[in-house]
Amino acid sequence: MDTKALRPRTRIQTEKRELILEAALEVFSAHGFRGSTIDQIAEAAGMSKPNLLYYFRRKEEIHETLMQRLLDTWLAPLKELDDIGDPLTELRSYIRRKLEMARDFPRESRLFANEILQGAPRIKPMLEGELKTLVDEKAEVIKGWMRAGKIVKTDPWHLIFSIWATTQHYADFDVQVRAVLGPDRGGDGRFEDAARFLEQLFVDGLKPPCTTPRVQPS
Amino acid sequence: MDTKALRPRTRIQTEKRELILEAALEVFSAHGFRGSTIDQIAEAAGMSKPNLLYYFRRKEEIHETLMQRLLDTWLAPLKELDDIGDPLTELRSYIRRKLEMARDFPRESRLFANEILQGAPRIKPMLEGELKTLVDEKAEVIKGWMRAGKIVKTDPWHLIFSIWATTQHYADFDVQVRAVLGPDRGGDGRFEDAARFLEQLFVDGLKPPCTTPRVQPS
DNA sequence: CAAATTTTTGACCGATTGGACAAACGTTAG
DNA sequence: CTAACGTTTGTCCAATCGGTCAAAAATTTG
Repeated sequence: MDTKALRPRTRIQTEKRELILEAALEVFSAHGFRGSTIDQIAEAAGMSKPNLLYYFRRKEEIHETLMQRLLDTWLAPLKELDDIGDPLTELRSYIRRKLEMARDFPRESRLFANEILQGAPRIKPMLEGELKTLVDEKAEVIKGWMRAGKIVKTDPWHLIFSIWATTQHYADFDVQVRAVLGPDRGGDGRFEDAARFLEQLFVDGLKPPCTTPRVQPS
Repeated sequence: MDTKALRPRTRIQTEKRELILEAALEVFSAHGFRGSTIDQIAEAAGMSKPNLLYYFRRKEEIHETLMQRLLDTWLAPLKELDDIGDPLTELRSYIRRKLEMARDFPRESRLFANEILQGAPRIKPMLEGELKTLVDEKAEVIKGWMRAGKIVKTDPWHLIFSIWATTQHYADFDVQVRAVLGPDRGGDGRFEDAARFLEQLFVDGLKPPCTTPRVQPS
């Protein structure tokens, strides 16, 4: 009748589960699901494999739990994108929030990227449901801005994709970015450079400022 | 004295190696290196595991070969970025070439993404050497355009990153793109939409055309 | 054709994997 | 203190992994 599932969580259970999830995030994000072993996660969490399996019965259960939590955090910035306030300011701060997440939660970004790269076998329904709904909704907001002439007319879906791509790139392709830019000389100058660039890209584009070409030569 | 390595390739060897590499690309790009098994690759190539291991002695040898070939193809578009011709046209066609590659060689893109995501354990030297040199060189070209006032002044490295990120996104995050945009209604309208958007993004930015804000109110 | 060589296969191996289990150990409430 | 419950561990298992090997089969060469 009353199964284990119905019983409330113990203090130790809550703590240890959290410990395991933290360790699993570290391992999964670095090696992918199949590339990670329970032993690795257990060691990172400072416990034995059977002990870990006492808290999560299957490897997939850890991954699932991690994934569910991730999606909320991950979509939060987009949810905040609001109709009130200046559109360009709103987009600018959305880009900045996403970039901050790439800086502060690179493991989460990579965990997500790993899942998508392999065809999202475990979260495809969520993408087609929850995610699509949210994006469609926000695309409508952006369309409104375009109709009002507040920003240039373009495809809002691809705009969102390009914001995702450019910001998450700094987390997912971190190794490549570091390799190309060379050793970074302290501080988060790297981050500020990226922020400045992306702001300019999305707001100004590459075309030279209107001044020069506007002045007709004689 | 004369080892196997010195002997020239047989006809069958050439053919079968090609067959294996094609199968391995399929499997590796879908499941990553550790997520793929020799058995899977062998089956995809239509041969037995020991037979496959007759042509490639180790799993890593297949991956290495694949990776070496990939890098040439992958960097070709950037190498073509040339100092001659109009800068904006040059950048536009670079973006288009990269987008075409994401469409025509998505497996290659994912294979590369997988490798980078996991910290590029097998190609880090190549990133810090060959790739960095090439990017630095092209960044200098772009800087020249900026100094000449042909395009707006910005960080050329981050510009290149953002082109990589946005274009490869359509291959690497294909599942997500499809999920959000819904079932695509035939043709490569999807591709053309992305191409149009990226061109607009990189060339025009989001700011509304200069007309309106230029007119100082009162 | 026959010998030499290349290709293919089935059987096998040790290592690693995810996971089961019962026994030992801790903790806590009555 | 003790009984009940929660936690931890060592041992074990079957499946799968990358890879070997010798022998059979196919092919090439003279």
